[in-house]
Amino acid sequence: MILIADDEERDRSWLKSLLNDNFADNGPIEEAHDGQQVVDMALKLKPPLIFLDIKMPHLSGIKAAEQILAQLPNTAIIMLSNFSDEVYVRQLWKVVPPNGVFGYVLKNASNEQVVEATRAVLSGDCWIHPGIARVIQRTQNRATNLTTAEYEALVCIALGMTDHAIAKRLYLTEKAVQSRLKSLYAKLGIPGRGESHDTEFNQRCRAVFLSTKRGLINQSELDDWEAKLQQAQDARASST
Amino acid sequence: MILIADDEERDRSWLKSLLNDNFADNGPIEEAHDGQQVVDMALKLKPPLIFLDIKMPHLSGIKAAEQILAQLPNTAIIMLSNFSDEVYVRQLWKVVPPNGVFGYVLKNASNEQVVEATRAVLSGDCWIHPGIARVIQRTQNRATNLTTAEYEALVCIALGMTDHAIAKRLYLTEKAVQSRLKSLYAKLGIPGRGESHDTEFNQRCRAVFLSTKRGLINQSELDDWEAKLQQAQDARASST
DNA sequence: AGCATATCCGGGGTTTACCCCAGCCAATTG
DNA sequence: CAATTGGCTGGGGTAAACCCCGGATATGCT
Repeated sequence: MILIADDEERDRSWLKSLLNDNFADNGPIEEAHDGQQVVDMALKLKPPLIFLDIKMPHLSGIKAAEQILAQLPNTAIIMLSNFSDEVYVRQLWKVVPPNGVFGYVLKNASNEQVVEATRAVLSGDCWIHPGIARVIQRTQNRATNLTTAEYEALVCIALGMTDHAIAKRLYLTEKAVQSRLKSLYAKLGIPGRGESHDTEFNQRCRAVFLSTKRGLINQSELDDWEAKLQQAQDARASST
Repeated sequence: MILIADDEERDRSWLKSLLNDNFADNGPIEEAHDGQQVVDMALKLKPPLIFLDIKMPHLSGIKAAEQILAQLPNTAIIMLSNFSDEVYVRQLWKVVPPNGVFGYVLKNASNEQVVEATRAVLSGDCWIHPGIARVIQRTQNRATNLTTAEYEALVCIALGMTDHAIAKRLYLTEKAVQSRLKSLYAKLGIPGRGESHDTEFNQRCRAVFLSTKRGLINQSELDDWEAKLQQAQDARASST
């Protein structure tokens, strides 16, 4: 049995027919259309292989994978993503058990690539989309990989917070925030004020731009963070 | 005859079979897979209806539409887009002739919606995706609609440029730039420093965040702008 | 003509973001 | 055990980003 989860009807039927054509002997194909549903179905049906779309209502593919793997660590997971966002590769890395089997394919992959990935995962190998390999390389690179401290700061400035607001939120000094930002800028390769006169940048905005471009952050992730921020503020307001 | 243009093979075949099932009497369906090709084919074949994906290599769907409509203003165009980005609606508005016929459908539309849109456009009506109507409302709203001046400034800060760099690039004073930014912030509803103490924002980054959220700008548009910027700098460097 | 709007420009101010430098502490690593 | 690295703290500075104000120009609408 193979379980597939995607909120888009079109992608679901595309994948289903593709799997039916190539993996008919792996039993029936079950469908879920959001993150919560796929978790429920997975725990009940215990399928050996699950396709998960990253962007789904209620529960993202990553979080769904986390919950499923917590109960059934031997489940093979193939993630489907629209973009080569570094955030997701980052998050997936934490969720998948060290020797777990998983695949990561972009939605613009060819049918052949999806079949190839499925075949690989079913026989116990990992398959990662060509475009992503580069990203993973960077994820493991010491010099450019962001620490969680830097990542937190990055998200905050992307949301438009001031140093002062960030400090208050993360329980830090403004100096500490600036320290984080400084190393962030360095890792992103943004020139400072002193060096190079023709490339004048507002490092703050430039950092947001480059990070978005590289897929370190993206809008839907930021929306999540902003929602959390809002909740925290509401809680603080109601307690006073 | 119907001409469809999309760089993704999957979307192309999906649309083709959908049209074949529902509009068989409209003649054969021709396919193009990038912006330049669809312009060439359109000028040669003069199809009454063209489907255009917005995101295509070489030439965006909008620009392709512009070139086609310049020669064949009576062509009906249906745009296909992944997002409800305001930028695109904005640009499409300028390109389509006042009484031209066009449709705008998002790629997550149901098959029924696409059929409906096609039917409408073929009979001379415009069809706009439900989610977009709201965006168009805003595009025409005086109070929140950005002027081109403000939009230019917005793009520049999103790219991470300083006031000084923007001024140099747009041949303005720094004061003029700040003036543009000030009205931009006002239209985006970003509070200034004086008012409201618990909402402390770096207006610059906040503007970028909100604009991206609302679809006023997006990454691929910014990448285009940055490429232009780079060209201008190269030209300046080689002339000195 | 009168009015509104958008845009640009100027002076003169405050606050914030970034800069350099140095030191401390904790955890990791050879 | 050193040695290194990542992170926080501090002092003291410069320049960029934002603030309020008034004034000039052009454009379009009634």
